[in-house]
Order: sequence, then C-alpha cells, then structure tokens
Amino acid sequence: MIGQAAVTHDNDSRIPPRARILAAAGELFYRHGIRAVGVEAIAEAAGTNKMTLYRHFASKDELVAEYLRQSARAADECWERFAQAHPGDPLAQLRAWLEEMAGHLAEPDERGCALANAAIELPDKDHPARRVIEDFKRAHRTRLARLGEAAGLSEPGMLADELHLLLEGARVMAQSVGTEGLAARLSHMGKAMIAAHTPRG
Amino acid sequence: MIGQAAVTHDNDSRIPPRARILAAAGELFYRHGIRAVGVEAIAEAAGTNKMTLYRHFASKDELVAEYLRQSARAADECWERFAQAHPGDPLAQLRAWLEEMAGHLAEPDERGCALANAAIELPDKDHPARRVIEDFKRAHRTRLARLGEAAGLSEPGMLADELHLLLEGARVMAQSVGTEGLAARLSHMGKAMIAAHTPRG
DNA sequence: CCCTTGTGGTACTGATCGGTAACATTACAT
DNA sequence: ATGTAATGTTACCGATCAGTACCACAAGGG
Repeated sequence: MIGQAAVTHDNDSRIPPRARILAAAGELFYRHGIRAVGVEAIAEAAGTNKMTLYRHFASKDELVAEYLRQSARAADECWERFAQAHPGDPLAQLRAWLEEMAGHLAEPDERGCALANAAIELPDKDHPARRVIEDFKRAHRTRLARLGEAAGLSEPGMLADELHLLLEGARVMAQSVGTEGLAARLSHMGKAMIAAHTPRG
Repeated sequence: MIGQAAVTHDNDSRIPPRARILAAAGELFYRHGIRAVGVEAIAEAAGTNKMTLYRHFASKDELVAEYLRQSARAADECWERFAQAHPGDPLAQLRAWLEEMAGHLAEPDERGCALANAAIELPDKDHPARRVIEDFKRAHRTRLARLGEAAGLSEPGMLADELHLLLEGARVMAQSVGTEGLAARLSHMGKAMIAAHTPRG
C-alpha cells in the first residue's frame, strides 16, 4: 500500500551491517524488483559482503520477508503521523492519507506498493513473504474500515474496500501508463467516495 | 487489463511449434511470473526444444513481448465479442465488460492482468515489453472513454480513468487479499461509477 | 533423384544464481 | 593483555540461466 522512500544510508559504518543490508535491499528490491536483484549486489550496495548478509538473514527469501515487514512498518508509522496531526478526527486522517498517496504518485521513482508488487512477483503460496503481504493488506483494510466507522460514515467496510481498490489501482496504473493527471484524479475520486458514504449530505 | 486463459494445447504436433511455444509461454509466464520461468521449461512444456524456440524468437525478451502482444490481442477479441453481443449499445458493452472482469476475479487461477504484472516485473524502460504494455493501456483507456462518450455519459475521459483504476486495483488486490466478495464489490462500484456519470437521473 | 527447409536432440558456452567453508581481521569488554 | 564475538575476504559449490554449435532426421517440391 505505502512504499517507503528507503533513504540509502548504505555504506555508513556507524550503522550496523544488518540495518545497512536492509536499507540497501529495500532500495534495490523496490527499484528493480525482487527477482532481479541478487544477494551479492545487495551486500555490495550495503558496503559489506555476502557472508555477513547470511549471518543476519537465513536466506534471500527471509531477507525479502524482512524487507516487506520493514515496508509495512513504514506504512504504519505514516498512519501514526496522520493520527498525531489530526487527533480525534478520523475523517481528516483519511483525507490526509489520500493526499499523501496522491503525492507519492507524482514522484518520479514511484513504483507502486512494495507489498503488492511482491505479491505479483512471488505467486508461490509457500513463500515466507506471502504471509507478510496478506497480514498487512488485511490490517490495512481493517484500519480503513475502523476510521470510516469512527468518522460516522455509512457502510465503512464497503468504503474501505473501495478506497483500498482505488489506491491499489492508481499505484499499479502509474507504472503502466504514467502519472500525468493521475494524482488529481485519485484525489477527486477518493473524495467522491467518502462523500458518497457521508450520511445526510 | 484482461488476462487470457491460455488454454494449453501444448504438445499437439498438428499445431506449428511457434504457436505451441507461445501458448506454453503464456501459461507459464502468467502463472509463475516472467522472471521465474526459463526458456528451457517453456520449450519443454511446448513439446519442443530450446533451439526451435530460438529459431522463432530472437531472445527471451522478444518472446515476452510477443506473449504480451498475444495477451493484448485476446483482450481486443473479448471487446469484439461484447460489440457483437450488444451492437450499437455502448453502455451494455461497458456493463458486459464489467461483469466479465468481475467473473474473472472469482476464478481460482486468477493472477491479474498479464500486462500490468509484466510492468511490475520489468521496470527497465528499455525492455521491448514496455512499449507493448504502454500502448495497450493507452488504447484501453481510449476505448473506455469512447464507449462512455458514445453512451452519452458525462466526462467520459474521467470515467475511463475511474473504471480503469477500479479494475486494475481489483485484479491486483485479488492477489494480495483473496477474492472473497471482491467480484460483487467490483460490480457494485462499477455500476455506481457509471451511474454517477449518467446525466439527468 | 536431390535439395532445401524446418525441426528435434544433444552438448556445450560463459555468466550468474543462492548459499557455504575456511580463515583473517577488527572491535570491544573484562 | 586476553578472550570473544562480529565482521571482512576469498574462494568455492552445485544449479540454473540465456543463448549457440553441430548434427541427424523428416517432409516436400522440383
């Protein structure tokens, strides 16, 4: 749902290797795709080597899962920012999220939701990443529904699905057809959806 | 946008090798992802060998591009069916498309839009598949817009984007959270969107 | 008959993949 | 200073990757 920037601290020996590896993996996985990036390239980008990588992660698959957990955590922190910026105002939090997402769409290195992309790249149901993906998506839908409910909107579950669908579609389409005008369109549609679920008005 | 079934004729020597290869590639690429499938596996699934494959396709990348062209062609044929089923009734064609897509969502082997998935798996702008993807998505948006316009709907361009977004999101989300109830939700939202663009009423 | 064309089969190249063994080195706490 | 844990380095493993060389075979047309 929400793709973190993954600011590349990379080769900074003040930061422990595990964090550097995770940061480098996040950057490379997100930009080039998971299957397109080898562990050697990750270790090198992290300013370390393959051995150290395998001392911190059991396998590439586990590193991928951890990368996605990190991405999910970034999204959670994003929501916490909205909660602090608009305490007790779930509608404003929803709107802030919409604007944040619309803003991401315009960024040149936008590559969609890291978790959704991983779901496409890793269809194998046994992959450790699948659990992370499904848990996060479910939690996110629940969060949207609860906010909608707290905001007094009608059919909050339905609204959650609608917004979820809308955002996912926008982020995927940004990779196929480009982003021109997409942010404005997304913002407009999201507001319309919320309005459609707003009682008496 | 529309993922073909890729009925596996596979190893039927009455069908020329090139078609068998393309069919096998379609099946394997769609199910497991492009990067996850090697050319050897494709040749074997097609009942032939790697040499014959490379006599018909210059490279794996070109085979991928042809696979996507085939997928786009299947979508076009799908639209032609709707046009023949509802001649002169663009609104019915739009609705038929919506129902068709909602139906696809429920299928167990649904893996989203082959072209959108490829866009995620192949972020390299130089890949020959990129052109196919972008051309198709643009054409599809144009088709939606023209149908909306022919149906006398307001803001057909906007409606096209909305439907496009909605469908793309649904097919991506089907891979992350499952498909339960998604088809009904998609159908409902699509109808609401069309209704919102229907003048006076 | 021959000759061409398409195909199948096998074996190969060089590169890269994920993952590991063995050893050297650093850092740090006691 | 000594011991211990984490890290770096190098070389390697077997497997697989995309792509090719070479040859055998079958069909079809003249």
